[in-house]
Amino acid sequence: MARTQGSRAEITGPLIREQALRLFARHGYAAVSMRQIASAVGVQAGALYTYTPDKQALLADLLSDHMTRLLGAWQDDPDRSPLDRLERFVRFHIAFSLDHPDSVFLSYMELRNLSPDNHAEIAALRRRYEDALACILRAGQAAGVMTVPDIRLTAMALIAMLTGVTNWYREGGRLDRSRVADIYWDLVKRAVGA
Amino acid sequence: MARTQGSRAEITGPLIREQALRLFARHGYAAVSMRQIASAVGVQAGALYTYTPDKQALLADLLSDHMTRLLGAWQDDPDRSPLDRLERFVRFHIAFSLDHPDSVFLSYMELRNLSPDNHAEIAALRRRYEDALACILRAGQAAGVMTVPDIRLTAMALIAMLTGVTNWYREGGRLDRSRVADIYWDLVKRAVGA
DNA sequence: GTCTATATATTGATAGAC
DNA sequence: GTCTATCAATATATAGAC
Repeated sequence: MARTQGSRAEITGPLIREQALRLFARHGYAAVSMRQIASAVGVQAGALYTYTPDKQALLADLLSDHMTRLLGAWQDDPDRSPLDRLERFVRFHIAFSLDHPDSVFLSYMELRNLSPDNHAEIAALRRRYEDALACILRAGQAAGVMTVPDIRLTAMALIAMLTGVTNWYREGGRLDRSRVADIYWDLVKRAVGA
Repeated sequence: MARTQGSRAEITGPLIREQALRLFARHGYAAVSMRQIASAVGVQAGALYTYTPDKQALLADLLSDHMTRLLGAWQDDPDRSPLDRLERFVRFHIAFSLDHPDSVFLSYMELRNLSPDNHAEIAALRRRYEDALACILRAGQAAGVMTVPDIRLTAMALIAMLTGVTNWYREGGRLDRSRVADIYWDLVKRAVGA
């Protein structure tokens, strides 16, 4: 198929998603216009509709992709000790959150702007991620190396605590990533009575 | 002064703030129009501008009031033991958050939509609240009843964890408020090595 | 695939009657 | 204090040229 003049499909698609993510995270979904996204990409507004049926689908795709990548990146190993698994979860969650701060922010900021169907899909993925942590806590409790009064609440509490790192962490600040992870792991370890 | 026909200033003002808070929290600041707010209040859009110079000032007032009320409601007592003070902080923060879920949600969701001046004001109030907790942790550390590797990080981590309760708590659910507070206090107590 | 041009709706905010 | 009417700007989305 002949190349159309000015066509750059290979890079425009990803670029739209990248810029939309950045702008949505910074200003909020409703506050960002399709023209702003197009301008950041370097095309006209009409060109966006070659890649997405509408604005809402663009948001839904970004959130869905984030949760899918998050779940795909987490590799648990039930053969390790519960404490080992928990430490790996803590360090993984912090690293992933700091690597994708815009996605993390968007993923629990803009759920309300999703249609019911899209919302249900994202909520289910989120729940699966909580389950991954709950599973470790349950194993630790069973093995007698953790004391967790309520598995479900503790899983949500710990995830909220760890995700909060994106609110204040700045590259080149007082603490580097590995030191931050050490401190969070220290807090988590004791919180679960280990 | 004579009463103007249809005038209900005593209730319209508070009602505007109440409905704006509810709508902003539910759909996001940018997604809510002045007409929607007016409609929820039961007046026409033009009438709102008797009470606020513009939409941005309405948001800034809501956030500023929330932080001021939060700081005003928290009563520390340096004469008590650090552990007592920490327990009171935990229970206070959970109760206040569950009493004002919309304000809590808005307060760390819509900071980005504030003008620089308004943003600086709210951020300073927020910092004062973190200081209130940091102060307790420092006292506990000094008294040897807590082990806190990093006071500032721990204060932010604990507040993030506690605030997260608004994301999942539902009245009439599996756990009641006092049981929820008990569990969070258990987590916090151990996290700080007490 | 991208552009220009445009249809259609909605926005924040203001003016003036009552 | 509230209403109606309205302005000017901006929104999403589409049609058709290239």
